[in-house]
Amino acid sequence: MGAQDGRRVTSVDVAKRAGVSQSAVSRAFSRTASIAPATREKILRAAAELDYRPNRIPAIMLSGRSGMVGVVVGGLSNPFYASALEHLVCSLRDQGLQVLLVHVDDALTLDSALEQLLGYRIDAVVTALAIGSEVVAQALGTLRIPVICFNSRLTGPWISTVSSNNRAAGVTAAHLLRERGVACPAWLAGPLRNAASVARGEGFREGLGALAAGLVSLQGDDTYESGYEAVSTMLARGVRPDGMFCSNDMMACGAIDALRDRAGLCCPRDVVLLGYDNIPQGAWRAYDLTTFDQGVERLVGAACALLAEALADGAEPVSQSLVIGAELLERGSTGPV
Amino acid sequence: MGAQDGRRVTSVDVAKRAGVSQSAVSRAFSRTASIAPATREKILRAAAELDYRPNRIPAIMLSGRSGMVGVVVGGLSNPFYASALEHLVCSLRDQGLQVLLVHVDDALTLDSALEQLLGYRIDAVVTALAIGSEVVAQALGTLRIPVICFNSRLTGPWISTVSSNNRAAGVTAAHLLRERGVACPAWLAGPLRNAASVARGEGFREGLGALAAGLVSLQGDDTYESGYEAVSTMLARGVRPDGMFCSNDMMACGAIDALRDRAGLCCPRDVVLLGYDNIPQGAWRAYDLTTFDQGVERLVGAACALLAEALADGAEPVSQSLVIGAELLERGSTGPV
DNA sequence: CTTTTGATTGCATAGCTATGCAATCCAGTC
DNA sequence: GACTGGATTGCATAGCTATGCAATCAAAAG
Repeated sequence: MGAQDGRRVTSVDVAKRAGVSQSAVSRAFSRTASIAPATREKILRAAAELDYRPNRIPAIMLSGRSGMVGVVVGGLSNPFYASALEHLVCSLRDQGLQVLLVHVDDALTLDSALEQLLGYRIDAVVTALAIGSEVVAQALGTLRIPVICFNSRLTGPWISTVSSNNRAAGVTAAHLLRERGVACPAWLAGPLRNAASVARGEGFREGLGALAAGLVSLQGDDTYESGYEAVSTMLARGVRPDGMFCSNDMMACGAIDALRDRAGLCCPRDVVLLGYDNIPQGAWRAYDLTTFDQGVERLVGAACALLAEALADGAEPVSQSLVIGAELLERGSTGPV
Repeated sequence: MGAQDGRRVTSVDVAKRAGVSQSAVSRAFSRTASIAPATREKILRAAAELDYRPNRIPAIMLSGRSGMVGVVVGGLSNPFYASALEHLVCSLRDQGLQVLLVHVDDALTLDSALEQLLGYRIDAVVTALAIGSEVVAQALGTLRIPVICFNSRLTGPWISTVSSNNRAAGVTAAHLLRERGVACPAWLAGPLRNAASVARGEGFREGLGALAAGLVSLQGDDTYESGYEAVSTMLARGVRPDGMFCSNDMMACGAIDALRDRAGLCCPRDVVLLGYDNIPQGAWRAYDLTTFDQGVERLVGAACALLAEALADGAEPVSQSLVIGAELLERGSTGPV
């Protein structure tokens, strides 16, 4: 076995043992290089005996490419983001890219975290942050590497975005409520800095048409608790909507629970309610939540395609925006299908 | 600004502009090195003008340490793991360690994924996999780097584990049910390969004492659906327990929904029920689930402490096992406190 | 047998920073 | 003014692999 002394096993060690040059070892582990099958086998055998593993670090120095992508997440407590991350990690691995993960609470953390990551010469950044300040855009722009954002309205020469068709979904939600005969609609918004939420609200208002005049607007922050709170407060003030669109599923679940707990209201009997994201919990029997499925696979697939394009040799700074249609997924909370 | 031609800005470029040597630039960015304040400032200014960022890659080659930790996850759809990951990423960053994330479906993926990661010279591996085969242990053992496992019974010269006090919690759960006067207890187990689940079951059985004779044993796979299914099947067979311990919260939620849907049974009125993990959804009003809080912060903190120790200079291969006590968190599903 | 061709292999080098060591410089001391 | 000591700086090098180029070799063609 290798590591007789403390030193790591290098390609030179393998070369010695196999009786070839160091370059031959390198070629034995390369898919493209030209090498005789017999030689390769001999080398691989020697490598196995020494427990040698090719070291990618020098290759990074030479090529300037690390094969690593910085992935910036916040709020993994939302199962939608957790799922998106899971898919993303798998897709990137299939492209031969590794994920350098960063968790971010605020813009400050982001700055220092990116600074750190850049030291590792990451090839790109993918972010699912629901953050969209100019400051962030600027920070991301100066990296001079491709940046892919989910559901963001950031723009810049290196920044591409993949978004759900938030506005159209909002319209669809409104139409569904009108079909169900809703007279007094409500809208439970996410935080203002969340561009996706804003777009959903705009679409919803637009789709409501005349009904928009009496729209009840509630403010949440994308968490279950905020949905529960907002609806509780509303009910306490005596407001009783009969239809409700929630900017995400977490808040929708909170809303359903508040409606039941605080006023004995049921979905869909008393309130026709729907959310957004299609988190697993929405399908749980206690909620049976109608929602919009963003199609995580398509979303992530699109992001990876953009990434591959942006990382192609000799590519210019790319800036694209893809919109992926979200699909209405009708369940019990909006009534029998 | 930098990057006049395609080349990246290097410390040599900064040195030229600041009129110093390359080593001075290196020292300006080092916390420990000796350098005159005026010189450092001059260099930092030049660096800022050129948009220079220190490159960690050569340092990795020299030191053999990358400052990256491979984190292996599976099943991020369980919010408990998502939360653990979030905490872990933050704690590691506070230690100056980066996270190279891998998602694993099966043992096969694990092997190839680890092979990949090793090329990046990761300093250690942290895994929250509920996988514990000998094969995996062997694979992890040959890496010759510290490995930290959560809730696993893997052992080996390089492997340390941090576990929740699963067995004791099982006993506590049993005692709680007996206090509540449960006559016919049930146990909803996770997959057999999940060592934590097995330990919880053993403790539960032990704590039940005489009651263990009539124990109803159900088999799930840690998902909501499996909990729902298992309980539905049980009810269909006419079995009606009045107390239930579920190996995790996801299954517990499924069990609660099945009890209500399929037999109109409520917790705690008809069934005294508790889970494990303290996922956010357990606190949702629809479930109000009594559970064991593993203390993610403490768990992750302990793991990071072990890691720091294992990565200390000149450390021998460490193999420790820490057990963190889980705390019973009583909510409505086991009756009024 | 000679020449040509293609395949395989080895040599030498680039890539960028951290650090030991030696050189230099400055201030303080006698 | 000479000397000591400490602080600062520069020089030179190690660290490991991928790859262009030249050399070599074997086989096929003439």
